[in-house]
Amino acid sequence: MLMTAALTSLELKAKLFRGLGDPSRLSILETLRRGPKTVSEIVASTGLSQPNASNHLACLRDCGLVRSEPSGRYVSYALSDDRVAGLLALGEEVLADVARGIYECTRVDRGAGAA
Amino acid sequence: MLMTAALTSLELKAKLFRGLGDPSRLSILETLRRGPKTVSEIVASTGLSQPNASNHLACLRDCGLVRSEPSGRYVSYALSDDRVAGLLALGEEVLADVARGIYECTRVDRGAGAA
DNA sequence: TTGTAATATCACTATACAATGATATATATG
DNA sequence: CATATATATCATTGTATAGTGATATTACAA
Repeated sequence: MLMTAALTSLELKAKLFRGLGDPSRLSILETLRRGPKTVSEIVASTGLSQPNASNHLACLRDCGLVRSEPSGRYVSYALSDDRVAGLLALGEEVLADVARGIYECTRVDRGAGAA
Repeated sequence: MLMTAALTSLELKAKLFRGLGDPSRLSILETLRRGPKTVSEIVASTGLSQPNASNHLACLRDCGLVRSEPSGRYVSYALSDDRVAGLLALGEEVLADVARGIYECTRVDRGAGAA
């Protein structure tokens, strides 16, 4: 994806799912599912380093999956929409049936061009 | 992700969404949403190269998002579950509201550690 | 069997991107 | 103002992985 030009609809959708496709970001989103949290609360709850959490939060916010609200020297983050939680829930449902397949999926680690 | 050990639940879920997080794979899934297709039909419909499509299909199949059925020298692929289409549809809904945010999200291209 | 079409795998390259440590910015408090 | 705390950005590195072209495999046909 060169991304210097406009994004196609497919690229947009891929980017949305990619926002959900990282364990650290999922960890943040799962935490936020229980309610809004400040960055430091998120750091404590996820175990991510502060810069790493901040970067992932910036990505999630820029992508519209969470929104942020400054309050004093804290910044509170929350899921931007109930349907984000819906995506997580539906993903869990699908996962319940295909978990074994994904578990055994080693291709993802060797790259799409690999064996 | 080192992946030599067992995958955590978060890693599993991330892998599921990552399967949905690539334009080429989404293109394949959208095509399959209109019904089962052989590899060559998928190649024709998506414009992907044959090896590239085959690799993505193998990944999607191993991850449980599609299933394959050989018939002669053709192999027919189909969505493995209605909820996979559900994820795509829900993603579209969310996208409808956050599209502008994702469109402007340049962070994803510069890496989580970048500005 | 020889050839041809359909699909899968291989070897390689280039790039996207997650993580880290150091540092900058901003808001408070004494 | 000076200091501390909360958050964001910078610069860098390592790795995952998407894409390609060549080749292997499998099934069918003549």
